[in-house]
Amino acid sequence: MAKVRTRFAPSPTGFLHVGGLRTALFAFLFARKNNGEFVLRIEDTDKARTVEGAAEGIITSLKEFGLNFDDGPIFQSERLSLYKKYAEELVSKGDAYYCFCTPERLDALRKGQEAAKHAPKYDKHCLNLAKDEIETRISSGEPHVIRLNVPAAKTIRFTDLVHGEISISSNDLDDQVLLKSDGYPTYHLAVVVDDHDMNITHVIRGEEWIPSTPKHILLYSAFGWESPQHAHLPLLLSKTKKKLSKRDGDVAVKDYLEKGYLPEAMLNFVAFLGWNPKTEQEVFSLGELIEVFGFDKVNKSGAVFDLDKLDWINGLYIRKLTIEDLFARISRYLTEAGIDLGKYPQEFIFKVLNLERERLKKFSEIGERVQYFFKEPEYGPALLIWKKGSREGTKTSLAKLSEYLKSLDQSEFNTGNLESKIKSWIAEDNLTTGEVLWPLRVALSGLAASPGPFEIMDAFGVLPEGKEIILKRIQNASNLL
RNA sequence: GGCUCCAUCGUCUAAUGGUUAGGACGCCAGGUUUUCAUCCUGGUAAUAGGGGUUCGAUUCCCCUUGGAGCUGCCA
Repeated sequence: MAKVRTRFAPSPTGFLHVGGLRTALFAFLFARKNNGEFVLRIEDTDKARTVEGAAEGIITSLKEFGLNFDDGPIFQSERLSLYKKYAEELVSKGDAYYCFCTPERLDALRKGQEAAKHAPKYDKHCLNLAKDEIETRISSGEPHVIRLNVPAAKTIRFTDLVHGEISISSNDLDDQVLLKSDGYPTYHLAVVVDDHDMNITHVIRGEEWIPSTPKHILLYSAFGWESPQHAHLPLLLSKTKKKLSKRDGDVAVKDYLEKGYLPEAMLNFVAFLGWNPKTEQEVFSLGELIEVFGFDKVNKSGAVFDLDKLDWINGLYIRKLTIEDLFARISRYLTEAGIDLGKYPQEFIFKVLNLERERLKKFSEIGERVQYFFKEPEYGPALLIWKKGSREGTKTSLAKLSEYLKSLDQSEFNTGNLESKIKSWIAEDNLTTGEVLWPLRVALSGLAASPGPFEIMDAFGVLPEGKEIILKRIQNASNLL
């Protein structure tokens, strides 16, 4: 049994797409699971669509996810002579032929067929050109391509690892261009030559390739090569159930990473699109995924890319991070929000992060959320009054509270027992927790929803001027009333 | 239009001939709480339709319907 080799073969036309990430992940998992190798190949055979720097971007993204390849990247544009050689070999065997038809002729042909409600297909116009005519036309520099000579009325079958038996009649196949007039191969030639040349045992790609797989099968047999196994993955769909594309908003993984989705969370999420472990476990590390992955657990039908679930799982991962790790990953978002981290003790930042992390779905939300720790909040007086409280009551309880807090030493604020102290003080003074705690919390955060007042005070407590800040904010609140 | 693939809650999915059709996200309600979030409890919600095969179909077969993909000298 040959060593398992899978590959991820994106074309460098843009950033790595979430669908590409899923495909790469599955190819990676299958290789690792079988102690095989994972290869990266860049399919840059379309000069017009190739984007400068895209290949590097894709490689960077793959590395950020820990999807390390064992071989490559191999660039198809550097292997042009190989494809030409093989295309010519096919011509000499009669499995392919030169074609000199102009784009105009092809266009007219296609239009005519469409008008007649026929499937557009090349009419083999150039199939039987005389050998010397071909030679003269080529040597005179006439543009030409090499086309696959699809045999008539043959049923082509292959067994897909996820879909099972698939068969198509060769009558429905077009005489596909193999080598373009610019000397570059088309996908169809390049993929077959390379997968063979690189000893790829399992071709793992999106379902959109099913219709062209029979052409590839034909090529393998024309070359006399053994075909690799195929696994066509279900498509990733937008909410409208269409194939996910750039039009559907964010599809570049880079954008998700930018917003503060964790690579681990994205991988975990994307793994469950079209695959599941058949257990109720939902959280998997990359290593665990390798353990349990298999094509027998891959679904046939497309999967909608559901942001709600991504948010949920990302939040889960954020809550599981150690505080040091969280800080390391999130600090740039804090800085971007204008917070000068150098001005604050690390302990303070850690406490702030610990308080807000459980409300976070993604890192990019942090700046907005923690502002009140770094500058005095602005809010209206109405917010200060608890739903069961009154303006006067709020004012007096704030005043009493202020007096009480003044009596405490700065060191009391982060001992962890401020809560029980204040609560017993509230009880002694015949106040209710709501009419004290609500305005206190609002005075500190300026928000209708925030962490509790004790937690906020606990964080401020590590600052030398913590007590001052707290009293100042209570005073500000009082002034509003 | 032709070809191919697909079809369980709104979404991701489990159940490969016998289950009250299970879980997760979302949503709703309750609990905890000064609020939000977290957390816990509960609820809502699905086998597209019709024929077969079978003692018995989500499951196997056929048809219909629906959806999607492909149909380029793009990948």
